[in-house]
Amino acid sequence: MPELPEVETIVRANRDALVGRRIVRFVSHWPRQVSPGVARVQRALRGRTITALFRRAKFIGFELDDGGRLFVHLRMSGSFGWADRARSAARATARGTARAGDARTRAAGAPAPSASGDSARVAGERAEHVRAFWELDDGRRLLFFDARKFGRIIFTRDPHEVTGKLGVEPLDSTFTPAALAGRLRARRRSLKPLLLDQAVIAGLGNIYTDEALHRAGLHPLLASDALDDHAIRRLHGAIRSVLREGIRRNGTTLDWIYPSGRMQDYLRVYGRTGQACTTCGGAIVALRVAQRGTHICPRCQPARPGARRANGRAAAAYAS
DNA sequence: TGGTATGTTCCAAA
DNA sequence: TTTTGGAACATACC
Repeated sequence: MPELPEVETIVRANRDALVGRRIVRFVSHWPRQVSPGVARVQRALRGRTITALFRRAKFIGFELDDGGRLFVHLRMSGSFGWADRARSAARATARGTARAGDARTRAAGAPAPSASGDSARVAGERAEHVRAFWELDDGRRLLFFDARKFGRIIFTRDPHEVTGKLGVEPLDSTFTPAALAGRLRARRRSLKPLLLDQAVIAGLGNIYTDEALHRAGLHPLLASDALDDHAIRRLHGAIRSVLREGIRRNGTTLDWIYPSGRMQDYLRVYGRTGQACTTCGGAIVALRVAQRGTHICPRCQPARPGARRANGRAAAAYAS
């Protein structure tokens, strides 16, 4: 589920439990997602104390006391949970967000169990989807769930290797309308794939891109170098406001994986095909853009920029 | 059964 | 050279 707001939520929810703790051991059940290899990562992490937990784009970063860095990317289905190793039927909570009674699983302390009939869910996660865990000096285990195995666990002594090619943080003070204009006009690409490009703006994903474009009244297929200053200012404001709202609501919860926040109740286009646009009342339409499901209001997001509503609410005149 | 999925990367083609 | 399309990764749900 993870885009910038979800990753930020996870970092905030787990920071207190991780910073200051020493890593006793690291175990992986899916070596392919660990680089530069499980054995080397195990050696690098053993005995190290976590001095900070941070987010860069969609990466979760662990700063270690010897200067090393561990990055975790959740990709499509990754999430964190907790288990106490001492318990055979440990209580585990997703992302460290307490959800009493939500789930108990013995597998939390014994990852990747065979199908023992224990299908208990850990706040939406299943015990057999624990792909790795970090055991800490307080006896607790940070669990890495990842049903689809797309996630990545990367240790490096040079963070630039991982984050060096990432674009601007959209909530950073350096992300100004002028900065956005420079990035949009330096290329001639459709708006949506450009916004999804992590080397341009780091942290937007499919949901928040659709939402930002709708809030800005811009069609996802508009050419990036065709926006006037006014449109760019709208887009800049829309990106920041939708990301901030996502963080404020603790992220978006969708489908069978990753219980999170309540942002899904406030999405205006994503996943709302056929439903009424909250702005104009017209029907939300699904498109395919850059191989991604895309949701727009055709009335609020005209394909030709010049046809856009003159003010923020003119289109409402067409409703009902 | 087939289509779709919150992400990224690589390669081919335009 | 830049941009786009398609496939791949691997699994689960509807």
